[in-house]
Amino acid sequence: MNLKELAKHLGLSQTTVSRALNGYPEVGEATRKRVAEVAAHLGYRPNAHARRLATGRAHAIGYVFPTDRTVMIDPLFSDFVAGAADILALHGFETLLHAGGQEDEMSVYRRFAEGGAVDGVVVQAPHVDDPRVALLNELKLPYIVHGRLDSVEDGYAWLDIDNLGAFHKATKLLTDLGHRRIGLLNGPEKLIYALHRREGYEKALREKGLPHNPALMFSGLMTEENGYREAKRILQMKDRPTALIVSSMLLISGAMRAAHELRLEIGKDISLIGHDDGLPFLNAEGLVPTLTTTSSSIRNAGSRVAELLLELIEKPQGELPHELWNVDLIVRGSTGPVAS
Amino acid sequence: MNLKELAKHLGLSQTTVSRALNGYPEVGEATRKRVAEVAAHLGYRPNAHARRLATGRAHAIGYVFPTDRTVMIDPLFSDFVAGAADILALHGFETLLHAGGQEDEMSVYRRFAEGGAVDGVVVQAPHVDDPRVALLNELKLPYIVHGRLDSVEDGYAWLDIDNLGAFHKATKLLTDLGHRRIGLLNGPEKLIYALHRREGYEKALREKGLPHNPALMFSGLMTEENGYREAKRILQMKDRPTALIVSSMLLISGAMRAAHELRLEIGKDISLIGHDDGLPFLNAEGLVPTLTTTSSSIRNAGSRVAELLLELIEKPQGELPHELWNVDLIVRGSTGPVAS
DNA sequence: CAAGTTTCCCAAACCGCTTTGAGAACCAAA
DNA sequence: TTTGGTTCTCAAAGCGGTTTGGGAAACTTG
Repeated sequence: MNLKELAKHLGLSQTTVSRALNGYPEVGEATRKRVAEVAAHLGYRPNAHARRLATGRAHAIGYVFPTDRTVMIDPLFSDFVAGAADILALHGFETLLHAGGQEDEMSVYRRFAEGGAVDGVVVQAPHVDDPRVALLNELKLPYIVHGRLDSVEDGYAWLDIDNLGAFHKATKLLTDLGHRRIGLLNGPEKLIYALHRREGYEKALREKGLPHNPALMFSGLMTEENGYREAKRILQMKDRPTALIVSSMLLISGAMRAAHELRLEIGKDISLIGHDDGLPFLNAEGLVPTLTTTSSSIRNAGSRVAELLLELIEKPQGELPHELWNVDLIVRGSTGPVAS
Repeated sequence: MNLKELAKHLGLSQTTVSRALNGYPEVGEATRKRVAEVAAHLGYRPNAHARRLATGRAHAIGYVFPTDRTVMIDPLFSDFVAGAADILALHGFETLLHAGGQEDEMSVYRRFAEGGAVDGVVVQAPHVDDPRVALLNELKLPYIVHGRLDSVEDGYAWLDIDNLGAFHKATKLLTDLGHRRIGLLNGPEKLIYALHRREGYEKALREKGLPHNPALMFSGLMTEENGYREAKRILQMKDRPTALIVSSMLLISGAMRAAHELRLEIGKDISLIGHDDGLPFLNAEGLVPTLTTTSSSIRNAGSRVAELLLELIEKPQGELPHELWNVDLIVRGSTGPVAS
């Protein structure tokens, strides 16, 4: 059932039917109603590609995952995209996912832009010297960055959480509690957000005149196993830290396991703060003891990023949005004064 | 830069250029080469929608997530789709994701089929009385089910792992080790795979004449917290089980936490077997003790499902593929004879 | 009632590609 | 030279929508 047939059925022209269906004012209310009814009755669905070709709008936005896949390994991805897909569906947009394959990542963006496959893209997990933004500017493809670039904050749209502030707050809480040796289990520090977290951590240490000790730090994939191994390594040191700040719930899950194994009581022998992205399958409040966290829902971020991108597509001349989300520090049971 | 302009640049007709680019035999080698060079030099990219409209092929396959979202909450999703997206990209297909929105799930399939948005879809996590398959048959949209339907195995393409066999094997290992009270932490049993797992478990119990005790079972979302809570509940019973079979690594992570808290030594006081989907962030070998698992990579399943679907799209008249994957039982340190 | 507005509708052009059906140019065989 | 077969190329017709530029009918005005 295509438009032509539908028009014939109705005894109207294609134009009128198309306009009736798309809410143009040139068609009478009675006609519009009749068209809508017959269309629904006959199960007419406009062909997506024909419409896109005619309007030049893809009604889709794209997510390209780097070929090294480290982003996609992370379960955060799932929640972030879920949040976005929801909003996009609400606005009649499709979500296009591109991952892997033999095609070079940059050329995927090229194809997306020049082939009109999508109206915009979301750039996730920007890293140091990220080439994507320059390319997208050149391609004039609307985009928004989830996170921020190295040191630039202007000239592109972004939404980020205040990672620096969050980790500063968390570290400060610990130093205020008297901790002087504080470890950091971080994500891969080629990613900007991980860098920001370390900066926040180091800033708080500096403010108290505490030494910067690389042996107390880890940077790498945020898996349970890494959390376990590194926490164990760090907690077995001669002058072991009395507190640990950890970049994800999975890392922390491993870290808690290590602490248990070393018979360190969490919140007493060792204080723990984790960053909680609000993943639905791993709940900071469900742990024992409940976990002190810096927390910010990555799903909400996904939704908001999608919304902003849609606005950007709607009016390309508008202001480039910048949103920096505050991150709450929620004090629960895993932090306490340093044992004397 | 579109085809017409490119053709003008070359002094050829659109037809010839199109054929040259798409490898049709009617065009000479020298011409083809020249066309390819100029196209590359001018950065020509065919318009995706125009091509789709002309060929009638979307070069995309779709994933629709149920509005209740339970599937998407699960981080398995991420790995499954990642595996698929990779293969799809390799074959020049896009991956379309639809989740949430106000549009009814069934109507999304309708739109996909009748609007030609995708060439096929993957049906995930089929549940009891799943209406999707009937709809897709009616729509004549190629599809493949990851999993199986209630009791039907014919008339549709599917790839499934042998959940029943796996959990039977696992339970049998435990009964052979002398365990007589064995608990089960399962996923939501409206999902067929969870049903199959329970059947495997119950079958092994029956074979040993062991009683079926609903108090030793849990069925629900596979979160860490549920694993913890339910394991704790079950392990605090008067006649507590000496072994637990668990449907996911997240559940097991919670269950291990509960065991630690109750001061039960895993592999000795309590045996544990988990199903391992091979998620990259939670490794059964990285745990202490290492975990006995039934294991099957969900990422590989995602890839293979995509491959099969592509074949199905290629030749719609072909046999409907059925693949039942064997699941290995890998015995590691978390299982042992029942304490006497 | 004539002129001017609205309201409603249409034929045809267009979006950018693929594909059909055919024609021109060239060569070898008869 | 004619015939037949390759090889290379093209104009034009789709694919299924949207949009332009009018035009006819109905309804207000003066």
